[in-house]
Amino acid sequence: MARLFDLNPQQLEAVTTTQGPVLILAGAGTGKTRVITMRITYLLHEGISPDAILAVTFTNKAANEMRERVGTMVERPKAKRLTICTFHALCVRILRQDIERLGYKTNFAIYDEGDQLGLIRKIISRISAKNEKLDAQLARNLISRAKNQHWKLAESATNNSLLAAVFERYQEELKAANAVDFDDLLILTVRLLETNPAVTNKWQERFQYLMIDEFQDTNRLQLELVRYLGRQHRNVCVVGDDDQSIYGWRGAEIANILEFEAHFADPKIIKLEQNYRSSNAILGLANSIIRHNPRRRPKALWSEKGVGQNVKIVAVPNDREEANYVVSELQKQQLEVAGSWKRFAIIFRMNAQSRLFEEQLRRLQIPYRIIGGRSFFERREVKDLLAYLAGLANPNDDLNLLRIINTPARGIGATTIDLAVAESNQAKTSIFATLQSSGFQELLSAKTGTAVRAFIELIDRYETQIHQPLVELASIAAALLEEIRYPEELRRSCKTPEEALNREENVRELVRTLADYQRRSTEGLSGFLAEVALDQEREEETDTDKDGVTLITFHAAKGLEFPHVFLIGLEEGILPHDRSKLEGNLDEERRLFYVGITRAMQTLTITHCANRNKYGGSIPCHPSSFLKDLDPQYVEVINYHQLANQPASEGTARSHFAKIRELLG
DNA sequence: CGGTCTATAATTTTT
DNA sequence: TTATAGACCG
Repeated sequence: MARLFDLNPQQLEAVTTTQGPVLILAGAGTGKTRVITMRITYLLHEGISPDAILAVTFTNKAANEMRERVGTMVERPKAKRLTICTFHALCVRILRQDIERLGYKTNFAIYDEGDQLGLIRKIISRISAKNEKLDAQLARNLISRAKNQHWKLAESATNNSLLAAVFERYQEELKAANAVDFDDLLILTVRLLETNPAVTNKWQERFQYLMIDEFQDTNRLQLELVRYLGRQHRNVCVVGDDDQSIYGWRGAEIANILEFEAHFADPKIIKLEQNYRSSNAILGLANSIIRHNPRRRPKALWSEKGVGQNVKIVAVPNDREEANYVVSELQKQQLEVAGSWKRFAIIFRMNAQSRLFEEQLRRLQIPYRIIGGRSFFERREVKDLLAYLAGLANPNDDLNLLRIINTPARGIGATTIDLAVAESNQAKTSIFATLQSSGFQELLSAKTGTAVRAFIELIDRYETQIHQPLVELASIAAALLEEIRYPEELRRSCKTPEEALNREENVRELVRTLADYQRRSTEGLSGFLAEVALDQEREEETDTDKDGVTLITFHAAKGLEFPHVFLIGLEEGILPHDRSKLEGNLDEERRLFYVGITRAMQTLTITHCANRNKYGGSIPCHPSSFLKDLDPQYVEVINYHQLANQPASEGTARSHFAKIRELLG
């Protein structure tokens, strides 16, 4: 453990306090990840078995990172036996063993948001009367919230009977399809532990040392899960920062970290306040803003670095000028330090704000990357193939069956499908079972009947194949795609040949992913589908080595750092957002601002507009009320008009320099 | 079924 | 302004 003396006293205490509950309040940039990984290493060094250690994160990215970093400090065989995963992956593991006690089969499918939405849409269209309307998206959100808060069906029924009916039906259909959604993973795991002491005991004995990252983001169920797992040994170490709790709207309970003592009595509380990221001007500013939140665990970040440059606050006339100013300022700074574009980030409250900045960056030919685009797995072609695979894994999964039944078109039209759905509802069987029944087939025309039988034969044949021992799933998938002439379908349905080619490549990519999966796992198709559902890697994150200015929301920026940061649109109504003010979440908005500020290492620039184009017209804007809370000692207010009146050519001249520089190599 | 038109709404999005 | 969802028609 040679590296222990690299740690500051608080970090050291956090690493070496292994027994009993521990709450590590890790401020932004205080070396949190390092502490967690060192702590795991230290536990192993103390002779704790790696099998007994569980580290839980929120994202797969965080889990992978942690695994990697521990891997550099611990011998491989030991490292491999550690459990480092997300809450949801942990739940899958627990449920795969014992979910039968709750009446599900162990090969349950996991529905992602798209699947949920599809199912809910289907249910709404089926059971709502003509005069009733219910937005599927809204229904999904309400159902999810209800599930997370342990609401009983009856309670939600008091408000909206259609919603309650949809909710009830939704749960029934999930169960019938042997499927669970993300919320169910947690709910069912907690229920399993609640009702089966033997199971609880098994896992309590297995994981004697728990570590939970980003504890401020845990919801009610996640806390309950931790309580069950940690009850026996009480070696529960949670790490987080209440000041960075920005997911309350999504069910995160900041109370979990604020009232940790209520769940695990007499914890050791350790505050990490020494920051290794930012200048003291930036930290001073951050401290001055977050101080205004009433409910928090008091702490103040400090650094051994110097004060650094003051933070610039710039008022600009309108949003176009804002983009103009920020991008030319950014270009200027880049030129001065001759660093890479990666060092810069533009952070905004709403994705819509990024557009003008994109345009401006493109105009000046500055590379950029936007974080938070569409997931690879949300693409139509990828969903199609996944639906086929899920349909083969379980033909009784109606949702996936409906997706593939006439894709590509094979003569089973809407009328036939409606009939099958109606029949299956009556007979209370799956759609696939309905299709197979001779009673149903008799209702069809000769032509349709043939099409239906061909479809059944196709599914049956491939279903048999994937269940053979030692099969190569990827080659079966490839054969299936070939047989249904999927590439032709893509070419037919795409506007341009390039698009078709691109989509085809996506499909191939998925097949390769499947092959990779089978090379490293024995879990088979349902394991693959679960992994895909739980790890919907966003595409832009795969090419991280590409240079470019980062355009990112305040939310997505949490956990990241950049030498030079621009926080844009700091206006009343944007940050804090009007909707949040309406809902009384001002504190969370302030934390969001705090998160943004603490991303910056060296320089920070904050802008706000006097006018902004919104919904067509130009409307006046006021500076965010947060700005007046900033400690003026660290602030430099820039007069934009003075800047603008300076030889307007400065920016232009700089870019000419840039060109010349480029020419010189 | 698929393309075009029109009405409507307008945060944030780890799994 | 703009994106998107549902309606509507060929």
